[in-house]
Amino acid sequence: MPELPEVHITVAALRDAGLVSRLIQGAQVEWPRTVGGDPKAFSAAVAGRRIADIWRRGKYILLQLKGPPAGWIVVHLRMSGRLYLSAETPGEYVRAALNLDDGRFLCLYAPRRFARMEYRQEIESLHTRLGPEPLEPDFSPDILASCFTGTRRAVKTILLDQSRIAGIGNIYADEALFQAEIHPCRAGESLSEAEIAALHAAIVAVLQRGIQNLGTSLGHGKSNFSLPSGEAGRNQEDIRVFRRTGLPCVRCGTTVQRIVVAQRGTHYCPRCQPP
DNA sequence: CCGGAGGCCTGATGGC
DNA sequence: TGCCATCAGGCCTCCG
Repeated sequence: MPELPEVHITVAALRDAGLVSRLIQGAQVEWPRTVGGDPKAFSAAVAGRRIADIWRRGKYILLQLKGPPAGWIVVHLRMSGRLYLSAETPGEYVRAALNLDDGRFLCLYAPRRFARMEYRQEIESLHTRLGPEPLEPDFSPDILASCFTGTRRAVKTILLDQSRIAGIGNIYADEALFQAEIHPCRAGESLSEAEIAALHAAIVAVLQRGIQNLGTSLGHGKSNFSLPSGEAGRNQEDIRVFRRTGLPCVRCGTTVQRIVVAQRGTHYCPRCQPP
């Protein structure tokens, strides 16, 4: 399940592979919904455009097109998506692909068809819909505290709310709460200053570790995350609590519990993370 | 404001 | 072994 670290390293890998400054010659769309429902409109919008830059915002991958006019290709991997460059004709499960002027294809692989690759004339609305970036230098405990104001929702629910804070998904939410020793159902506004500080440090740490480890490959088979190169990440070896239901807590030995929060499987240690 | 359900999807999994 | 129901979950929309 690609979250901020997986998206981050996907962007870095594509940049290293020379995606920037390539000319898009056309688009192949296998599943219309992937590109917003209208393959012809998508192809027309991107054909002949040059890729000026690539980065990410939250879990979104942003391909800025050289203007004028301003234009962007916004990619979201959702559950099972991967984005990679390939010299070969797009194969099974590739829902959309851009053919580039160097003969390669930028392929959006998505067994479950959830992933999206859409053309936008602006991304301002995306920025306003998303909360702060947890790995930006200005992300402080105070900023995190402001994510929790004015709501009594569970802290895990807030961490998953992209409009409150961008980029965190189910795995890293559980890992951060475990590291900070905070129960996932604690009301966000009930957290003390010290707990906010601990959670802030934990969020930054688990995301940075995820990036250093080249992502978490905890999916199953075809849905498993891997780098654009096809290489698996190794952050799953550093996972402390996620999907360890019934196993001893790595910190205290207490049996890890699984509950459902915000309709997601949620894993925690009942002793290290008391209610 | 909030939470819950349903929808989108299909490979993996577990029960019988 | 094989079949089938269930699960997984990011994000959106609808509903109470």
